[in-house]
Amino acid sequence: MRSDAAPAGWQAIRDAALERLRSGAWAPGELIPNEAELAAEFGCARATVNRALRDLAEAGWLDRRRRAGTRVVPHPVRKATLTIPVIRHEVEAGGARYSHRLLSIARAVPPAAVRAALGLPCARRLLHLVTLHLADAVPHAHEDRWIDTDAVPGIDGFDPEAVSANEWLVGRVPYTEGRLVLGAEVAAPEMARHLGCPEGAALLTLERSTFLHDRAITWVRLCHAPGHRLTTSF
Amino acid sequence: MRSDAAPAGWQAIRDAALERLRSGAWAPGELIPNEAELAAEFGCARATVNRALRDLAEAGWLDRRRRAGTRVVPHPVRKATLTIPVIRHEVEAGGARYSHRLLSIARAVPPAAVRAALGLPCARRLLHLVTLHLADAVPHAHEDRWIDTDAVPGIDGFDPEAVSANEWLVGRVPYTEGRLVLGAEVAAPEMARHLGCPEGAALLTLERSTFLHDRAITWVRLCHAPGHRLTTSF
DNA sequence: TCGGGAAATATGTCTGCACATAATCAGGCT
DNA sequence: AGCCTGATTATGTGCAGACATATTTCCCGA
Repeated sequence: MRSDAAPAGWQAIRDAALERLRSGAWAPGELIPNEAELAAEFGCARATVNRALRDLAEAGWLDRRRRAGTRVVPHPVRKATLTIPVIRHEVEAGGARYSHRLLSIARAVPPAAVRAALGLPCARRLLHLVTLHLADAVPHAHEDRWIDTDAVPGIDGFDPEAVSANEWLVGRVPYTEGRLVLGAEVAAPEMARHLGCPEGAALLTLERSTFLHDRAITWVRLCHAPGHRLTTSF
Repeated sequence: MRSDAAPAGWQAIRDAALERLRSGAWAPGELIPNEAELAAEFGCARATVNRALRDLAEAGWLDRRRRAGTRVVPHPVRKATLTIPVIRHEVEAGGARYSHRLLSIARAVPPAAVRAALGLPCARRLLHLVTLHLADAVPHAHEDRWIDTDAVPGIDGFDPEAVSANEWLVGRVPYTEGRLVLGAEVAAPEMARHLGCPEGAALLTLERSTFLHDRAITWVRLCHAPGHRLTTSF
């Protein structure tokens, strides 16, 4: 009961090529026939072959270079796409009711680690928010966020009690670049109290920095409650 | 010192559209002009607009449907792509010398959790490998892997002492689907001994199941040494 | 022998056109 | 009102041809 009975068009060509890649007919590191030859073989226009091969290149199977031709990447490093969630959606998708609690709000100079992540040369004062996200009143994640309010027009209309910074910023504040760092940390006493978990539990952490044209916007660190898992398919 | 001075062609149109999205000229949830109109506005062929908008749709900005037109997605859920590393490359990219040590090899019936992840209905015996990956002789990650040897032709020629299962399987064994689960766990005594870290340290774990047409191939769980971080850009 | 520059070549992209496909809309029937 | 059906319309895809661009290759001169 597969959804694709028999893809036609460029997808059919992509699938045929994929089959050769998987079977080893086109071996890793080797050059594959050029677009014109494949177009002749499959009886279609070169543009159609181009579309198919471009898709495989995006998926990480092929390396294409002008003049040099298309070769199979030696070690097919596959890519998984991780969707960056709005926490409220993540919680609600799990069937729970979302809420959040503002733990603290202040203006301060961020620690060196945060300044480094944001590429801030000087010690400016940023808005610092600490929020706890809850799923059915059970702690879900702890959010530690620094915002450069100068980079966020309309910040005055933001009420952190009413809507979480996570949600307010997403969709409202444009950004061009971001970095995501995943790690693990041990629950310190205070964190354990907030998350309602034993001290020393292992927490999945997610740090995100976002920029608009090299201009730092915000840095956020999410500490998820123990047992939380991030899942993707590829 | 940006690499792109002024992208021309379909990328210019994509950038122009992106600017409208970011500025809010095309508001979330709204319908944007159709391809023909945009082509007229930008003075190019419809196919060129199509290419640009398709790119934005892939990036998660737009939702395009036949007849219904193209609308801005309400909550721009952005995607980060995580490249799945071959551990040796990961280590060598860090400037360290890679090596690995086979801790155990056996045939056994996997625990229920593994069977569930692989969707194995019955209790078959699989090949079980436990490997320690080292960077400059310092423990880097602990790998616990189960392989369905029936699904891997040529497994007889595999010498787990010479080359790690991680590397041998990648590039040699085709697969169509995979699942990736990220989590965190506390270092148990034995794990701490292997990784040379204190008991109770927080470890970033990565579980991967791979399939070929719904046929389970392998399940692997990597436990990274404390402090390890996974980084991506988006 | 060692550059340096010209020619060759594979992919990248654009255009204009055509038809396919899906979703919506409007009209007509019960 | 409710439902079915056919027209409409925006996107999806295909084709042929053309030119752009990046690299490699090769040949020639110093």
